[in-house]
Amino acid sequence: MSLPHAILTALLEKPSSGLELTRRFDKSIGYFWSATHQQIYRELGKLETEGYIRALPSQQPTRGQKKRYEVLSAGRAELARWTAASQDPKPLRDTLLLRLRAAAVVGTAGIEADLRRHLDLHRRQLAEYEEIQERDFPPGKDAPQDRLQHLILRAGIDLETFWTGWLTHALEEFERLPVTDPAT
Amino acid sequence: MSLPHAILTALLEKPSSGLELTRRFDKSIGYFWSATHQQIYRELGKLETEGYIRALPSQQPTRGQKKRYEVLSAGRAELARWTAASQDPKPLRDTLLLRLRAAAVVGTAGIEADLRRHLDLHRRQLAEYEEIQERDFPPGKDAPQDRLQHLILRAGIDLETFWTGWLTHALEEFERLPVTDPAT
DNA sequence: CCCCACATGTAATCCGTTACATGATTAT
DNA sequence: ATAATCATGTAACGGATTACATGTGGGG
Repeated sequence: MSLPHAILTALLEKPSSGLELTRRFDKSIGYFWSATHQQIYRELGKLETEGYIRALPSQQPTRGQKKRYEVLSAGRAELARWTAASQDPKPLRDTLLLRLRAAAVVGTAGIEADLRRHLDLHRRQLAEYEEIQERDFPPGKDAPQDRLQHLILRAGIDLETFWTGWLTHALEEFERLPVTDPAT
Repeated sequence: MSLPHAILTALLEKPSSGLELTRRFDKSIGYFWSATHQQIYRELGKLETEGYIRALPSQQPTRGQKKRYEVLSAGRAELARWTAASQDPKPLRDTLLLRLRAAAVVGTAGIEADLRRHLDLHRRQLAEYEEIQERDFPPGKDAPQDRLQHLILRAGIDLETFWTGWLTHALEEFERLPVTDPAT
């Protein structure tokens, strides 16, 4: 599974405490792999007992005390192994498409407003990505070690572009469509 | 919390047995909401005790005997409620992007082959969707009640188009990129 | 001193996955 | 008869989600 490897990656980029990791999983890595603080603490515990990471030996106390973790060589090796290993893409799972399919049977009442809301959310996300692109990857000078990061960001941009485009199209369709409510 | 509603939708489209549902979850509905037969049987049991569906009273025996289910009015109402209710989009979770991010730290060795494999898989999926489009939605005549179904199919087509495009671009980048292996 | 934000955790539950089990039907 | 296949389930496990619990430090 992927959460431990997401954490190893984040810790290699920068040794951090649990809460710092949580913050970084709200953006950056979290853009394509999200996690809550409970998941993170549990996984940090596992990774430590497995010998993949260790707490930096500055403070060792129990609760309420900041603990920094760093990746050990076994952790780096495991991450490299996982990264190179072949993995099948997971089948799509999208609630909105499922709801449209259901709406074809029980009626479209109420769903259009949510389509608009989703369009707005995806537009915001797209704008956020494009800001990052302008800030971190100004046109012209692409350091080769940043190419991978830029590539990942483009996936996010292209994906949000797809969603905004499709949702816009969907709303146009809805305007030409009668609101059906076959059941009731 | 979407599987029960996916099943209700499938059963409204056509009353089915558990295994028939499983087959239909391998295509059609399964294109955006997949499920195994174990999930389906468990959920059918729940839906029945909750009074949302019932087994058609032709055969009632125990194991090995085909059982057909149909949706009751309470089930239809619940599906309509769920369809109209506002829902937030789930944050993206993509292993491939995560692996690229990890590769930026531990080296890109081995990942290019998997990018090619994914590109191939997405191309096949795209071709499958386009076949369905040509078969079920020939250009020119769009019955209004099919508009929603076509819209959903287009989401799949556009999504696979995004993936194939992005993966192609990614592989071009890789050809210009040295294979890094900073750790070892 | 008390409250609140910070920081780390525990517990309960649900969902998805994998493996296994069992009855019925059909083909050889 | 028996093997393969169809059909319906049970059991065990693990990850994700939600709610709750506990300790620490700083500001009013």
